[in-house]
Amino acid sequence: MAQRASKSRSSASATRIEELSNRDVGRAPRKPLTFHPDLLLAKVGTGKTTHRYRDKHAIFSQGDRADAVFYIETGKVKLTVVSKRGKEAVIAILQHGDFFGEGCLAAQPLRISSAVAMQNLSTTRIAKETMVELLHKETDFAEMFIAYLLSRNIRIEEDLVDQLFNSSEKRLARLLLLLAHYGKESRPETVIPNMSQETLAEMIGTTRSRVSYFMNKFRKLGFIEYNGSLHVNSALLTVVLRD
Amino acid sequence: MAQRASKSRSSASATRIEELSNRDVGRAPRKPLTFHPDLLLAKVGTGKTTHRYRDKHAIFSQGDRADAVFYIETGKVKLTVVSKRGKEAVIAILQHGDFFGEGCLAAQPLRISSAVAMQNLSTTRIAKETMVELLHKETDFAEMFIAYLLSRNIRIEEDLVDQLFNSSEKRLARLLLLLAHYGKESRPETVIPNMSQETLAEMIGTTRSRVSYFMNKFRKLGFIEYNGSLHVNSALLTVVLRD
DNA sequence: AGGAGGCTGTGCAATTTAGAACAGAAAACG
DNA sequence: CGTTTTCTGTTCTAAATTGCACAGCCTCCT
Repeated sequence: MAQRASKSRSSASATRIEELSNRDVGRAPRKPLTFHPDLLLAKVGTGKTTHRYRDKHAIFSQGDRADAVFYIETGKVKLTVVSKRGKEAVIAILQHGDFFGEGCLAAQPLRISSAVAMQNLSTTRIAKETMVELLHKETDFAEMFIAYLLSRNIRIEEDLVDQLFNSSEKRLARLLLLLAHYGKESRPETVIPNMSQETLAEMIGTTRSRVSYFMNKFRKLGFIEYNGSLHVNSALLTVVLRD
Repeated sequence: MAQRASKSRSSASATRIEELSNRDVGRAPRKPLTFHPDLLLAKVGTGKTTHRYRDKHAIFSQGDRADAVFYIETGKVKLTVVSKRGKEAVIAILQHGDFFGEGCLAAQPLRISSAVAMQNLSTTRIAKETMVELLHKETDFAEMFIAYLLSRNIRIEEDLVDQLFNSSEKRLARLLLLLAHYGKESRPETVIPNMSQETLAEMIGTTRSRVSYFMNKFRKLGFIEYNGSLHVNSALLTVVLRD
């Protein structure tokens, strides 16, 4: 938690490495990378295909052979892992501008997680070989991808720290706030898309009954409202911030 | 856990993207990247300096201005985060071939974690600007860095899943096994360097007394031996694997 | 209308965990 | 060598968490 607030992944489409570049050095300032990944992908010729999936449809499953990377155009993707005992955990929820399945680039022969469409989803599928070529030949693309990997890294690290430090109540509060700011119109109060208590539980590593309990607690305190759709009040922050 | 065994980061020095490259496609096979990061770094002229630190010395601290990336030549580094309530968590223990402080490339103005030398440590410090230049101009370097980021990603993700799924007993068992295979002479039984129960506790997000309790339990069961140095028996795997 | 199935609100017993405390062992240090 | 300091073994209580169970609502479907 602690530094949760700091750097919220900005999973935006426009990515830039080096925001503070030409500040303190007497070096030719490089132009910041403000391009859109979409534009770069557009340049790719073969080895790139568009795929659409309906809500709840699987893009790939844990254990599948891994030979492609995906890029999200529209919609959302849920990455999950199943434990030996059948428990399920949600590793990430991704959206426009995010990649997934990139583990195969690191010589992972099989998928370690499952990817499921959360809304009607449109992806660009890039064959592994194509992706490697791309990264090799297109400097801009490689830089953008590095920026993406760094942001993912930071986010996963934050999630890990959250797990290490915080109680399930705080983790739930943090999660709701993150989900709320998701669309990043970043108003204090926002609506959260369809997301069952079960899924929420799997994201913070606890049980559904626990989530239900805290959701009601938050509701009674006026931090959230729901009866179908879910509104998150920024006052929920107090839960995260309190010692 | 579940897939813990699968892909243990191979934090080796020689990194290669694309292990299975020229397998199933009628495309000119690219030569696999088997080079050593050290060699690439050697080519860098200015903006690169060598720094040595003694055991327990800080390389940087949470909150410091972040303007450089580090590469580990020899020794180990412990990355930690402190919570509001003063609790400490260990995010990672890194060694030769690993980078750290790379968050600054993603426009993180401040360090989100502290880095402390664990043994006598030798690092190559690369100014942020230099690193950005490097990534831009040296394709090989960029590829190597991508491979590194991917492997880190995978490892952090595994750690997160471990936290989400497993009890502290299993997490400790997994941690010990990972640490044991660290030196990667990967014999079933290995010695673990100096690591207090306190540190172990901070790595798996529990209390020292809990660690002490399980360490003794494991010892009684013959899974580990210690009296200064710590030997891990591969039989400890049964703890991780059992339902 | 009449299920079937998914989601939610609740309660409760069994476990796990946190946290603090204290003594002994070992290591560091002057 | 004596003395801090650090690390470890152990115990105990309060608190958090799991796992389960069941009832009430929905929505979807036939």
